[in-house]
Amino acid sequence: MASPRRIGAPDAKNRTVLLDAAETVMIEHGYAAVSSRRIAEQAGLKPQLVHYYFRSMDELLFEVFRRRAEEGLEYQASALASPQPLWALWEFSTDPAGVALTMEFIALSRHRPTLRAQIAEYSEQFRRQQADAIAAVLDRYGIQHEDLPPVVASVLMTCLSRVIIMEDSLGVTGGHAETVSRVEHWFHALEGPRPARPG
Amino acid sequence: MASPRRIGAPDAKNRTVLLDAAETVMIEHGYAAVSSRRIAEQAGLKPQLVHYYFRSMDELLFEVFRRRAEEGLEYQASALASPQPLWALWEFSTDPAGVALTMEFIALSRHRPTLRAQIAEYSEQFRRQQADAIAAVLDRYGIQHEDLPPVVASVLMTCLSRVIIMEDSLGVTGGHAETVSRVEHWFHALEGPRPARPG
DNA sequence: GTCTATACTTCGATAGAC
DNA sequence: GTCTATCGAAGTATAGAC
Repeated sequence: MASPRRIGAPDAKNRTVLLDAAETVMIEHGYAAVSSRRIAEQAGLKPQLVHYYFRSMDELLFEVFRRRAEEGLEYQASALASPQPLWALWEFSTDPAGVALTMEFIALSRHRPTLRAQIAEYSEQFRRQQADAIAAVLDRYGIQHEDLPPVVASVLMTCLSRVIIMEDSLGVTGGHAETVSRVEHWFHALEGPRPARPG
Repeated sequence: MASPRRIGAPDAKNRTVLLDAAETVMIEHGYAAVSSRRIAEQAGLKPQLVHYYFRSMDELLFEVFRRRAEEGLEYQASALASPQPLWALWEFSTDPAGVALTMEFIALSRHRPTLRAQIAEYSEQFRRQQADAIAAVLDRYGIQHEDLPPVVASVLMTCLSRVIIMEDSLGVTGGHAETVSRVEHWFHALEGPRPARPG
């Protein structure tokens, strides 16, 4: 057999604690900082426990990704049902922690073949779902698909939010205000003022 | 003194060989793979030489960045002088190796305070130069800045090229063709057909 | 079922040999 | 001026104790 080693139960409490810790470390210090020792320190547990609950670091990283991915697809689906779907999608796309995590996984998967295929598949699914959602929204507002193909709108939103948020976190802001203001002006024209945040 | 250790001459041949090797490793395997041992292997030299020519790994990484940055500013300046400046800028922005390196440095600098300030400063300078170049080009084509502020055009080009190229390298392509075709159609309307590549 | 003691590998960095 | 022998810290992973 490939691995005679015993692995902890998937629903054990400490397993979840370790996944949460890994996510935190990844967001705050990047994928390269996600080591068994660092995760354990963040979680307040022993480093060896990481290897008890996960066969390898790749498996752990993939579990972190899978949790977030499922959550993302669900959230996006619910956005369409909201009264201001474009604002909801934009809010979701520009969440700094979410963008940071996404960028880390993209960077990571460029060099980890095992993760790449799975991350790529999810990304395609996410884009397809988003383009479908946007198509329905544009129909509602009477915008012709020839004027703005939904999938182009989806790509645009993704590109803008990811790069602008990443640059912001770096301290680079040139042109951001002007660009974001144009995007949000368009949302405003279609859906009215930005909804108040629930916090 | 902070470091009594002796450091090799800045113009030594092996120093350049090591910088080239670091760049290659970074593009092909990501910043996390840039270790003294990995660089030395790529360069065909001993690992300890990395520490002879560079005070620390941070210093080496910054040197890799600086070389590329200076080259980038020069190239971009020359693009404005070319007969088809928008195509030239787009060609430059969509170079896969260049995008990969840029994204690695952005990811890296999120967690390396020493590098961050310098990379941020360069990024702002690059954007400013690009916006100025685009402003001159739009003037030439009679496009009002109120219709398309140059800095917005710059941000748009940067966001689209970075994310689309990154996704391509991952194997994610949904919506890319439609989006790129719109951008390039616009270039075509202003500057005629894409110039043949010089290779 | 849960966790620890421990092996082995790779890392950055330095002191000192040529 | 250039390079090597070597150290201590940190990395993944496993076998076996509780």
